Amino acid sequence: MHRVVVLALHGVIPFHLAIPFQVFCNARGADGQPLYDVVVAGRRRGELATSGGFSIVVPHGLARLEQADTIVVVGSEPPGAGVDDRVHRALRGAARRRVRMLSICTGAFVLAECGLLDGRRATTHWRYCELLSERYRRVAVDPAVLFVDDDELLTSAGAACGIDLCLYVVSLDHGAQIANRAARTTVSTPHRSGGQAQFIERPLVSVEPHSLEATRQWALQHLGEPLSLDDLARQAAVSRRTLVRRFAAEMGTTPLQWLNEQRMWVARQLLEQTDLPIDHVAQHSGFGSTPTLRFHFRRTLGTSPKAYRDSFRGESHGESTLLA
DNA sequence: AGACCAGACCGCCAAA
DNA sequence: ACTTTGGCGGTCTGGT
Repeated sequence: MHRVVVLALHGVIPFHLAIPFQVFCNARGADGQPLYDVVVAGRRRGELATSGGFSIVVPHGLARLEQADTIVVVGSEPPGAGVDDRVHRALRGAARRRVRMLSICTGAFVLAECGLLDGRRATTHWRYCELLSERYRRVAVDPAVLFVDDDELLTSAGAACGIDLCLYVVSLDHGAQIANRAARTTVSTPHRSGGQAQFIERPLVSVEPHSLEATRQWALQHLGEPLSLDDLARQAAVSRRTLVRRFAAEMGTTPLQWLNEQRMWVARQLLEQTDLPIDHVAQHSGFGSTPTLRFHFRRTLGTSPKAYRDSFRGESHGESTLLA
């Protein structure tokens, strides 16, 4: 089983600590078996102060990181608290073994402090982006996204984005369907991808009369057909310009980005669950052609549709293929 | 793999 | 006076 070790340091934020457990423990195979073994480790075993003014008892020390397939560094207050030489060595050792590492919120400061983000793209909570980039000049901080996937180093913004990132990782390992199911169990949305803006000006669940919800539903039902801005604008009974603006305000994306994201979900599920030829998948998902489908797979998942399908066939659930 | 071109995106301004 | 919308056009993107 894939071993996830959650690293909690002094001042750990309890909410963030719960996230990887909630998501990875709810990721179950078709037979209901857990797919991840999740444990928490600290700088040493025993009592650990949280940012909430109470302490927890951590069952493992840093040695546990040596057995990890994935390490999740959760946020602490203040950012980067609790990093010392031992943490440094443990994380750098894991990095040398190319262990996959995730950070949630200010967890990015821990990775940066260990030099693991040098020359890489990364993100953190919007409030701390400036500080992260000032303190670690060699890190390319992107303040505008929910999470960043830079090979085996994945960093996420505020807490909710940590959920998105963990779900994304589940989808890399085990496909869209299992990630969707885990999302449903945790009662969160599986449809937020990394590229979205951290700021969404309107509330996430909008009940305002000029919400585009109906238009999005309509688009989802016609996803297999070519959909232009004009089509969507007509459906929403507004101009193209207004449609684009509303999309930005409500969703933090543009119409085309959103469409492509939805199409990716359809395509992934079709590849996972059916034997439809690739060009049929391209048609059904609305990408229209195989080259376009391939282009989007390459860009968002770094794989090809065929490799993606292959990695979900047979016994070996293929991180190897996906993350190579 | 690269170039080309339609269409998407977005800043700006005027109108409602 | 202030907010929201739509149109124009320059630039960028992504599909072929």
